[in-house]
Parts: sequence; C-alpha cells; structure tokens
Amino acid sequence: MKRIAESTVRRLSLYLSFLEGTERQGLKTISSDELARLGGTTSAQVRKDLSLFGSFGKRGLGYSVPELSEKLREILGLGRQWQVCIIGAGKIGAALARYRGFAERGFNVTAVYDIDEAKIGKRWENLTVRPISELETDAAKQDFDIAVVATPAESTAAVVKQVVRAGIKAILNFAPVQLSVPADVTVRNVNMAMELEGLSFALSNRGE
Amino acid sequence: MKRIAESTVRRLSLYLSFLEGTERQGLKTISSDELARLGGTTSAQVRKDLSLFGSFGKRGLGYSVPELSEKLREILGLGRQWQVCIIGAGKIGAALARYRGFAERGFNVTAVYDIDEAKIGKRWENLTVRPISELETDAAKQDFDIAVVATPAESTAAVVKQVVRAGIKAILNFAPVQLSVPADVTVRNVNMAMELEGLSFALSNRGE
DNA sequence: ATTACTTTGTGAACTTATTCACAAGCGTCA
DNA sequence: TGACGCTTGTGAATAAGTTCACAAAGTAAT
Repeated sequence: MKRIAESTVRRLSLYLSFLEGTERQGLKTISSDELARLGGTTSAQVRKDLSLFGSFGKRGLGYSVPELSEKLREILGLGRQWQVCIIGAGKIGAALARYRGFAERGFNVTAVYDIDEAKIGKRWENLTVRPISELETDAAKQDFDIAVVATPAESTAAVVKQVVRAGIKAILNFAPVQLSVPADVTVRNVNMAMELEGLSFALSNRGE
Repeated sequence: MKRIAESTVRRLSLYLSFLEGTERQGLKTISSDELARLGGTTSAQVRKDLSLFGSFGKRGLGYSVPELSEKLREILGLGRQWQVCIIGAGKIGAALARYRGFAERGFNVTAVYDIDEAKIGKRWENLTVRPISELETDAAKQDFDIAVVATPAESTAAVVKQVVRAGIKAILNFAPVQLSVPADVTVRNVNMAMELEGLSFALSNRGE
C-alpha cells in the first residue's frame, strides 16, 4: 500500500467522529459533500481520502454510515485495545491518567512511570507510580503499545531512550522537545507552546 | 507579505525553542544545518523558512543565536503580552489554568468561564469561574486576545458563538469538534483522540 | 423501460511545499 | 592580498497534496 500522509489520517479521524455523530442522529447514509461540509474540506478531498483504502460508497446514494464507520475504525486500527503507559507523573501526566477519553477509544492506561524518587509509589486512580528503571523489565512481561511522554524537557531524551529500549513503537510526546528515535518508532507531538505561538503569529500578521 | 503556511509557522516555533536551548549553552552562532538536525528537517528547509521573512544569517558563519531568537520572537508576535480566557471549567480547563507554560511565554490567563451553574463562583488559583453569559460584556471592558475552549462536545458550538460575538479573534480548541467561525478568526485544534488514532493507524499499518 | 437526477471514483490539471544545487558572501590564515 | 573553506540565500527542479471535471453507476419517478 502506498504511503498515507499524516494529513489524510487526521481527516479520516475527523470523518469518523462526524460519522459517530451522524449515527447517533439515526441517519443511515451520508454523502461526501456532507462530510466535507462538516470537516471544512471539499467533497473531492473526502472521496480521494477514502479511495486510498477502497471503494465504500454507492453512486447516487452516498456512504452507509455504519458501514463507513466500521471501515474507518478498521483502517485506523481501532478494532482492538491498545496498552498505554504514561511516563512522567507530573501535572500533565496526572491529567492524562484521569482522562476518560483514552479508555473510550480502547486505549488502556495500565502503568505510570517516573524518574523522581519522591513520586514513585504514589497511587493514582488505580495505578501506582513505578520507577522508570523498571520499564524495560515490565515491558517484557506486559506489552505496551504506546508510551505517553509527559516529562520535563531536560529529562526527556533519557526517558525516551528507555522507552525505545523497551521496544515501544509509538510515542505521544507532550514534552517541548523534538524526539530522536529510530525510524520504526512513530511519534506524535502535542506542544502547547507551539499552538499558542501559532495563534500569536496569526494575530500579529493579520491583513498583510 | 505572502501567505505563510501553518507548517512553516510550526517550524519557526520549533527553531525558536532550539535557539533558546542553544543560547543557554552559551553558543553564539548556529548554522542552518545544526538547526535542521535538531528539528529533524533539512538545512534548505530552514533557510527557506527564514528567507520568507528576511535574511538573518551571515554566509560562512551561520546565524547569530540571540539575533535570530529575537527576530523569531518578533515574527511570532511574542514581543508582547496576550490576554487569554479559558472557557470550560472542567478537567482540561483546570489543568490549563494551572499550566505555567502560558505565563512563561507571555500568555496571561485572566479569566475562566463556564456555562454550568454548579461551577460558577468557584475559585481557581487566583481566578473565579464566571458565567459565560458575561463574556461579551467582560470583553468590552478587558480585551481578550485568545480564548481557550475546553468544553464538552455538545455545548461547544454555542460557546464558540459567544466567543465570536465577544470579538475574540483566536481560539485554541480542545473540544473534539470542528469549529465553524468567520474567516477572520483563527482556530488551532488540539485533539487527543486524533493523535491517538494517528498512532493507532501507524501501529496497525507498519510495513505495508 | 426510459428519463432525469444524484453521487461516487478517479485520471488529469493544478497548486503548494520541499529539496537540490550553486553562485555569492564572509571569515581565516598565510 | 589572495586562496581556501564554510554557509547563506535563492532560482529551478521535484515531489506531494488538492481540486477539477466527468464517465460510470446508482436511485426514483413516470
């Protein structure tokens, strides 16, 4: 299969969330035009995105909402549970551990790690903060699919090295640094400063 | 000035954070090659990005770290303070209100709003949660530059309408819905579900 | 069964973004 | 001062992503 652009995957994700809304409203079919309207894109874009994975619609009618939802869930790999560990028991880590959105989508947070002695052993929800030094041996016993990294900038590089050593192939990075990882590890960055600066830029350069 | 792509702005933001690190290390100059290495891009990309705004380097030498930092801060509009209000006093809102990264970059959170009677009047840090119905009149008195929207999906559309009515031109959206706003309002979305699904997709489709 | 209407799927055209490649500028050292 | 090494800035080439536009395939109504 040809390489799929990140922007495409983001849109698929978006389409899925619209389909779920549409499904709740009880509608049975939806057109590429309607999906485009909801997602702020064009109908051609929607059809092109979907056509990368097959041909799911009916000409003259549109797409079956439950069928397309199911297909998208399959494409996005949401048909299974993913095991997630959180690295960094600070404020962001704490907020994430409590975040219900993870479990709703099949992402199970099964462990929290930190480097800081003071935090190790504390209980969070139903989890106990464990020392990051144990990550590699723990990972041998229970598979982790995704590591959520929420550590201070300075300790992040070291922490990520351990995550990679533990064989984890996907990282959701909240630390404000660029991670360097082998090619087979996928990283998604969530960087508040960057988003704010994007807004700041937009506000500063309007009408030029 | 020609239109600047969002991806470019993201990279500028990234370069700035590297420059700050470099500055702390006491280095005086940096080459496009070094910036590229830190940011996981190419030196040509770095130079192209910067050249959109002027010519800041010295051939044979590279860029002066403090000078380029300053230029980037200027370009990104970080030379001033921005007034920020948070809409939605739920968990994400709470975490954001406590987040120190805002203030560090000149983003002052000066108010929190919610629609829910039960939450109105509660104190958070040094702020009191106010009813969203007051947003428009408050905005007339104190200018808000940016609204951070962290409301449940269902109430978001109504809330955003009020934000727009209050004349706020930049929104950082944490709600898992696509906002519809006039063209002069800039929106940045932070959507955890989308990021997780991106990782899930990557894990499911490796080596194809 | 025919006609009118709708909407998909997809090559081709176009637009935007990235990378290449190199002349021109700057610093250093003899 | 001249030669060498390095790095920028930028047109030109390439690649990637989006939009156009239309044949093909379906529905619905008569």
